[in-house]
Amino acid sequence: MKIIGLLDCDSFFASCEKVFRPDWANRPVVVLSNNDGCVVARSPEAKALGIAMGAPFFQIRELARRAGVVVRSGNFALYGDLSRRVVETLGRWTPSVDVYSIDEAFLDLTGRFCDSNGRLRGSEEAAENGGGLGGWRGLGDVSGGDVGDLGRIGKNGGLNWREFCASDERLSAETRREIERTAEEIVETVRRWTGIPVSLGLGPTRTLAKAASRIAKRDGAATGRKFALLFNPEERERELKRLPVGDVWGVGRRLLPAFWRLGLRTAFDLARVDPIYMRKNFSIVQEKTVRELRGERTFDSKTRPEAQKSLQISRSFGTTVETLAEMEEAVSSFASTAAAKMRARKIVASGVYVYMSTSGRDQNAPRRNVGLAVNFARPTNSTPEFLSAALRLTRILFDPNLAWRKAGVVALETLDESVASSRRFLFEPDPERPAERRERDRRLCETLDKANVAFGKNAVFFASDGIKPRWTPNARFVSPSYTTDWNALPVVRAN
DNA sequence: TCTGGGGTCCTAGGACCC
DNA sequence: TCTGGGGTCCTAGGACCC
Repeated sequence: MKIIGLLDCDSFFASCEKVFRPDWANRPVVVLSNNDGCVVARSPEAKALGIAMGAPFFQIRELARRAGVVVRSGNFALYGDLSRRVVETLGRWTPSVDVYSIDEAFLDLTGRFCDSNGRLRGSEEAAENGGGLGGWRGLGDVSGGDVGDLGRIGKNGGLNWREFCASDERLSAETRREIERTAEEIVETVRRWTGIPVSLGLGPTRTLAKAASRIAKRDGAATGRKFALLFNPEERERELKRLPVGDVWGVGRRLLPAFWRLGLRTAFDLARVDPIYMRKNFSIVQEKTVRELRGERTFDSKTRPEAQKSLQISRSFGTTVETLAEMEEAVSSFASTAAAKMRARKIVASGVYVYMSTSGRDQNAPRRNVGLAVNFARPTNSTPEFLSAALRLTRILFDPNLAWRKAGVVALETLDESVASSRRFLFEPDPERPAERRERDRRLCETLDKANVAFGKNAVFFASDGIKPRWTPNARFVSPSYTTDWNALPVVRAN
């Protein structure tokens, strides 16, 4: 059995905003998406006011004002840096940290609890302790009674406990206590070192670790215990019965109604469904979810992370864009950003896709959503080449009779620079970009990147990006970039 | 006139995640 | 007046091949 942890930062963006403002410690704080559009993070105090995730800002503005809510525009440079600090801290407990998103990471802690043979210390096989059914007495209910005939979904009919519980292995009481001590230490250390409050869920699979972290968040506020374990069968049954099926990782808003129609209300109900039935009636993804809930690992950490396949930069405009010149500036700056990001990640793109759209919510104005792609003669991450292709597409797509609200640039079929250069011979020579021109472009980009590191973001840029664009997204409540901008360093004054 | 079985590749659309 | 942005994976169906 593996010991998998999922560490999840509490109300991450809102917590980041509080780190450098201790005076906001107990105040409601919300963070807005780009363009100050809607709420993407809420501190616990803001949640208590009933402010919903994703709520449009203009709808809650009045409530926020009355209740004294601190409103912030998204400051993603700050959040990215604090996220990095959290992940770095986690390295103290295991080298196996798999960053899942800006505010979540999976940890494989198995090694800390193994003996020299690589087996969990003090673990017991159920078969060796008298059948091991003692802790699983509740299973008498499974094939009927309180949960109806769920166990018969799928041709295999009712489940026996062995099928439900993929592993007979149990943690010894001693190992369990050790895991709890470690969990507490991780949560406490991350909070002290980074200022970010976190919750930690632990279980034998990623899906169970995720479920455990939901439970830790749900109960943490009341109990003060910021971690939860889902290992032994009896605690899995008890806790999964208390977890709504919609809270399971992989069950979204479209799947939920279908699951309800099947009578699946809780994570426990889902765990009891025949996996083959799930594959036939849904897909392999849902089959895996069921297996994971049973303790069988199907979502594995990748030893070598897959290469990223695409990269996109898009923004909603702070105002409508109605002239080609402005649209060119917007697309140009997105393309510049995308190319610079690719260079930073050492990837190249095989093509570029440009799209633009109107509001889509205005009943009276025409709705339009257009996009177009083009392939490069050979994969590239050079800004001049990216720019000229993106601008060509923009001129084809743009319609001056519409009020555009959003645009984006996507780098298509990205691959590692090293992979691309090893496949060089596969590509035709590009008559428009002979070798000497490509070399000149490469040196230009290198210089550009160096200057922008040394003198700050956008210290040097292409004129086509525009100098003072009208369309820049709204960001009216932005906090200082305390940790990524020398000019924004917090100052401590002694009296 | 009859019309199998197996495979690949591509795309659009749908679902999920945070 | 005002409603993010950035990703991944899977499936079905069509075109095409032998």
